[in-house]
Amino acid sequence: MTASVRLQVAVDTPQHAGLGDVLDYLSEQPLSPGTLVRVPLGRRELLGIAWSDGAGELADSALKPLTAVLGDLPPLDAAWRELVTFASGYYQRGLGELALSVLPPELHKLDGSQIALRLRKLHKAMAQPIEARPDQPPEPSAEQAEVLARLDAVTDATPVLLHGVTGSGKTEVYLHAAARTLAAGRQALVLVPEINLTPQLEARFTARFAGRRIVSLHSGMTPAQRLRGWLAAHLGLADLVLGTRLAIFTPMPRLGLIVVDEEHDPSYKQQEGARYSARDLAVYRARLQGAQVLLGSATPSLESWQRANEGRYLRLTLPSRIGGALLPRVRLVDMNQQPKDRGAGTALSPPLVEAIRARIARGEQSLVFLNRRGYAPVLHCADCGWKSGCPHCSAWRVFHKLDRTLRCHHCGFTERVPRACPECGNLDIAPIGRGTERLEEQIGMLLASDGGSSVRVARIDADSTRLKGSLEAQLGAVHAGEVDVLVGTQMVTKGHDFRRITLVAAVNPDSALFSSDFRAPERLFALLMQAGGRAGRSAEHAQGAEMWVQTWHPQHPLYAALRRHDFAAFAADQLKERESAGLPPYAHLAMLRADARQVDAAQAFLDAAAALAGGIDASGMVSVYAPVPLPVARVAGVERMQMLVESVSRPALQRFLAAWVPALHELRRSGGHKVLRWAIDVDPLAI
DNA sequence: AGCACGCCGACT
DNA sequence: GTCGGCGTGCTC
Repeated sequence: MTASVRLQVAVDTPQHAGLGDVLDYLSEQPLSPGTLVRVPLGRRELLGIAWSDGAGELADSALKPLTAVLGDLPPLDAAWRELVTFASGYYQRGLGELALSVLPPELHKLDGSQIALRLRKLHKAMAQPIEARPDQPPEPSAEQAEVLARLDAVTDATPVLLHGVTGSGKTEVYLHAAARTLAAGRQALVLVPEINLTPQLEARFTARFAGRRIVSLHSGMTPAQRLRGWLAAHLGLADLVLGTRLAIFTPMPRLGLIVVDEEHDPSYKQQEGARYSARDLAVYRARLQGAQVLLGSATPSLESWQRANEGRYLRLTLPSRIGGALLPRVRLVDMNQQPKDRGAGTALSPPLVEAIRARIARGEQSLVFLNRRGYAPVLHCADCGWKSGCPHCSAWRVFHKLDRTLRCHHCGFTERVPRACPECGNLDIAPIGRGTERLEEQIGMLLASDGGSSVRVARIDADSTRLKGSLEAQLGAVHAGEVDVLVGTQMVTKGHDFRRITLVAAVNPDSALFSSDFRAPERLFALLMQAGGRAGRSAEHAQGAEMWVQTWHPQHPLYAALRRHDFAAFAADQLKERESAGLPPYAHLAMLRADARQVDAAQAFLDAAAALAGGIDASGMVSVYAPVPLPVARVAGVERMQMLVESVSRPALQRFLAAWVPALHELRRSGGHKVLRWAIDVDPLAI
C-alpha cells in the first residue's frame, strides 16, 4: 500500500457555496505547486491546481483521491500563483474561482492524453524555422530618440508612462522596448483594449518581429486557438503575446516587458465576475516578475498621471506628430450664437455645414461624431404626453427608423413602431432628439447641393456593422474615397487610420460636462482627443485638419484645454477638483451592487450590509454611503441599487472589505434577503 | 454555481 | 405508465 499525502488544490468553488476555495485531496505523491490536476467535487470532476506540494502532510482520512495528474504540462509558476492570489484578495473573489476562470476554457475539458497530444503538436510546429524578413525600424525623430534613450536608461522597476498624442509614434517606442526585451531572451506581453479595433498595431508587431513567435490572445479566437497560444506562452515558446485584458493572466516564465496601449481605456476593467483592472494588474505583475511596464496613452488615466506627478512613474512625452504633421486645429462653435428654428438644420451649425462643404469640394472627407445610435432616443405624443418607455426597464425605447422599430438598448425588447399613440390614438407622434440615423438623414439634406450632385453620407455604428464583415466593407468604402461624410458613434474614433479625413466634428458632446459620474469629463476629453486624432493622419492633408466641437458652453475649461491640446492643463484642473472632493486618485472606492425583483429587497440588503459595516471598520477610516439606484434603475425587470464605500487609505479599505465580504455571504445565506445577486466592485470605473 | 434527487402534470 | 417541471441540498 502506497503512503499518500494531503494536497491542497484550488478548485472553482463559488465563494457563497460555503466551501473554502482550496480543498484537500489525497495524492499518491507530493506534487509541485502549480501542477494541474483533475479532482472529484460532489458528483462532478473538475480541473484543479495544486496549491501546496503536500509534502509532510500525511493523509489519514476519508479524503478523496485525485482523479488525475496532468503531469505533462509544466506547473504554473510561483509568479503566476502570486498574481492570482493578489488579484483574488484585492478584488474580493474566491482564489479557486479566479484561478480557474483565467485558464483557457478549453483546458477544462481535456484529459492528460489530450493535453499531451496538443503539447507534442505544438513543439513540432514551433520547431519549424520561420522564413521571414523583419521590417527594419525607421530612423527615429529627435523626440523619439530622446524618449528611447531615457527608456533604455531605466534600470529599476519604475513603471513608465508614455504620454504621446495620436500619431506621435508611441507604437515605435513599444516596438523598440519589445525588441530590447526579445534580444535579452525574455518575453513581451502587449495589451490592447480591443484587438479587432487595432489591426494596425498587430500588423506592425508581426512585420517588425517576423521570424519571432507571436501569439494573440483574445475572446474572439476559437477555444482551440486560445489554448494553443496560451500553451506556447506558458512553455516559453512564444516570444511575444498580444492580447486583450484577459491576457494579463497568461503564464510567461521569461516575462520581461508589459506594454499597456491606451492605458486609460475602460475596457481594461473587467465588468463582471472578478472585476479586475488589467492595467493595474500589469503594474503589479511587472514588479513581481522584474519586468518593465510601459503604459501608453494620448490621454492617460488621472490615476496614472498623478502617480507620474508624484514621481512613482517615469513620465516620457512625445509632444508632436511624426513628420511634422500638425495636430488638428480645434474650433468651438458657440451654439448660443447660432440661429434657432432651422428645422433639420439644428443638427449642424451653418459654419460647420460650410466647412464640410468646402472639404467635399476639395475631395476631402469629414467625420461627424455622435455617441447615440438609432434615429431618435424617444418617441413622444404631443396630445397625451405618452413616451416610448420600455415596459421592462426604466429607460426609453429608441426609435429606429430604418426597420420601423422601437428598441430598448438595455434589455433588447423590440416592437414595431406604432402608427398612432398607444395611449390616445393620436396619429401625430414625433421623435425627440437625434441619433446617428437621423443625423445621417439630416446631413444628407443639409448638404444636398442645389446643383444636384449628391453628397455621399455613410454611417458606421453598432447597427450598421451587425453583420460579420460589414465593418470592414464600410471602412473599405471610406478608404476608397466612396464617402464624403462619415457619421458614426464612438466606435469610429478608435484605431482606424482614415487617411483622407481632414475634418472631425462632435455634434453634441456637452452632456458629459454635467454628468453625475465624476469621471465623465475625463472620458469626454479622451474621446474628443481620440476623435480629433482621426483628422489629418496623412501629412499631405494634415495642415488644414480641423476638429469642430459644437457646444453651449464654449467657455468651459475642458474645451479651453482641448483647444490647446493641453492634456496637462486639463489633468491639473481635474486633479484639483478630485482632491478637494475627496475622489480618486486621492481616495479609494469600492461599490457594493445588489439586484432584486423588488426595489425594497435590494434596498434592505444594502441597508443590512451598511449596518454590518459599522461593526467591522475598526479604523474609522472607511465611509459607507447611502444606497442609491443606478442611473438606469430597472433593466429587464431587475431593480439595481448600489452603495459606495470610500477610504483615503487603500490598506484600510482592503482590510475592511476582507472582513465585510464574508459577512455579506453569510447575510445572504441566512438573512432571508431576496436579492437575486450582489457583487463588490473594487476601484469601480463608473459610479 | 452545477448537478443530483425528488415529488406532481401532459404525452407516446 | 413515463418525460420533465424546478424546489432543496450537497460538494474536501
